[in-house]
Amino acid sequence: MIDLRRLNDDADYRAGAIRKGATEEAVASLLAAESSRRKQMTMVEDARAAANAASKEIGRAQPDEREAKIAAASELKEGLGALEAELAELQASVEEIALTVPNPAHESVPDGGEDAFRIEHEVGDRTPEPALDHAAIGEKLGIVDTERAVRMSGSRFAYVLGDAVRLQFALVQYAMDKLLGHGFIPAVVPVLVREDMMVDAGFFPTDRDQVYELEKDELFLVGTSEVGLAGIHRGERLDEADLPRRYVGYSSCFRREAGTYGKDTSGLFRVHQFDKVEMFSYCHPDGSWDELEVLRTLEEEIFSELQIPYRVITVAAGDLGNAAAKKYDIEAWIPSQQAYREVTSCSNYTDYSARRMGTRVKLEKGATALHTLNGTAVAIGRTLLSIFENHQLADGTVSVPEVLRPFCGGLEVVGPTG
RNA sequence: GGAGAGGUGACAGAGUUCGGUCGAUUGUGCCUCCCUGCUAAGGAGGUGUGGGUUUACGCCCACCGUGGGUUCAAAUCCCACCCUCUCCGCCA
Repeated sequence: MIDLRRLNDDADYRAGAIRKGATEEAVASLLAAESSRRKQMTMVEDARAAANAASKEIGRAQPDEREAKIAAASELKEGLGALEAELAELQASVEEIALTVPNPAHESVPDGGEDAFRIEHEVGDRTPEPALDHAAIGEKLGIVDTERAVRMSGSRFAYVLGDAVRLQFALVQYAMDKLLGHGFIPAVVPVLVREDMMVDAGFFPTDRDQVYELEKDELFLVGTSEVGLAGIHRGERLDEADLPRRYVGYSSCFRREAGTYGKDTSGLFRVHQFDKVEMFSYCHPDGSWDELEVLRTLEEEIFSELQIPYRVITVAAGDLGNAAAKKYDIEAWIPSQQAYREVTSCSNYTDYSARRMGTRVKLEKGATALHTLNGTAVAIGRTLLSIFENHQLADGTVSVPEVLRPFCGGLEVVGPTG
């Protein structure tokens, strides 16, 4: 949730929200609502103070004075009730609008929409167009079976089989090892969470239609372990000395992919269920922009070491999610498409999610919302297919990147399944 | 899933019978000071969070698992939910 006080006081902050698509009117009406909420709150509190004082007197009063005093207190109480009802309304409307106002974009984020990203740099030589695309390789080697998965669960599901599974676990182990070396705490997180967590982590109400809901149990399947990692310190105050506190989460991720009919229909690129190794950092407010670079660098290292050509882009303001103030995407080169496609991303949420979660850092005087950042270490599906495409051999098998071999028993080539 | 017990400040642990001076006794821890070769022990004081308002001192509001309710007044009474523990059943 945005910082209402700052939204009122800081013109740059306001401008950043507008750049992300909040309208001037929405911001103005939010600020107006907040201002009347404050006024109403003062009135309610004064009225309550008077009522409290009257009640306390009853306790101290002689029995014969009580009745009169109770009558007086009752009267005060009535007036209070009306004021409180008004306050509740104002509060609800402030919250409703506030949740829809996005975290303002950082000044380094370019203006514009989906196509207005800024290319930071490209790494590696673009692999020429291969004989087979990743879906065809998967099918030919029997390591990705979407046909049978459709029978099981419908479109956009896949069985991962044989050497591809060995590669999957190698990727997980490789990424874990690397991140543990940087002080990340490994975590396997709940994938079913309550509605509150989705709101507080910054996904609801905006992305609600992308999320699977288990109505009977009032639980939601997370689209990323980020939710579980963001909620782990809910309501807590962390010591300054413990920051940054970094987690690496591993979980399955579930996405409805509503509104993507016809896009990326084959193979593993866009599926309803995939596994992901995710980085998450709790960070001192003064250090979050440096921390974002740390996450980006780690992501780049991973793709460099896997020897997959990629580029880094800064996502434009209008294409940022609600919570991100800045986001880098790493896009791997997909030779069958002769295009770069998103494989990981990392974002600085600044205090947007932490304020809602009530995760704060203790300072010398008081406490303040800390900053949270998240970044993909390895999205298994998309990384697997990037390997298939870029490391394809002439006979249709796939060479295993050197760095992964120690993690899959020395496997050098992904061959056909049984 | 069935039966029972319970959730109070950093921790331990009162208060809940009979609602009122309880934002909450006490102990430990922590901070400051005194005493003191050092340490320990001992003595004095202080020590929750969030919010509103104020130049400031301060004043006020809220919070005893969460959300409602009863009442002039709720940690205390009522309801729902969440969580923890014990026993039974089931299960990886």
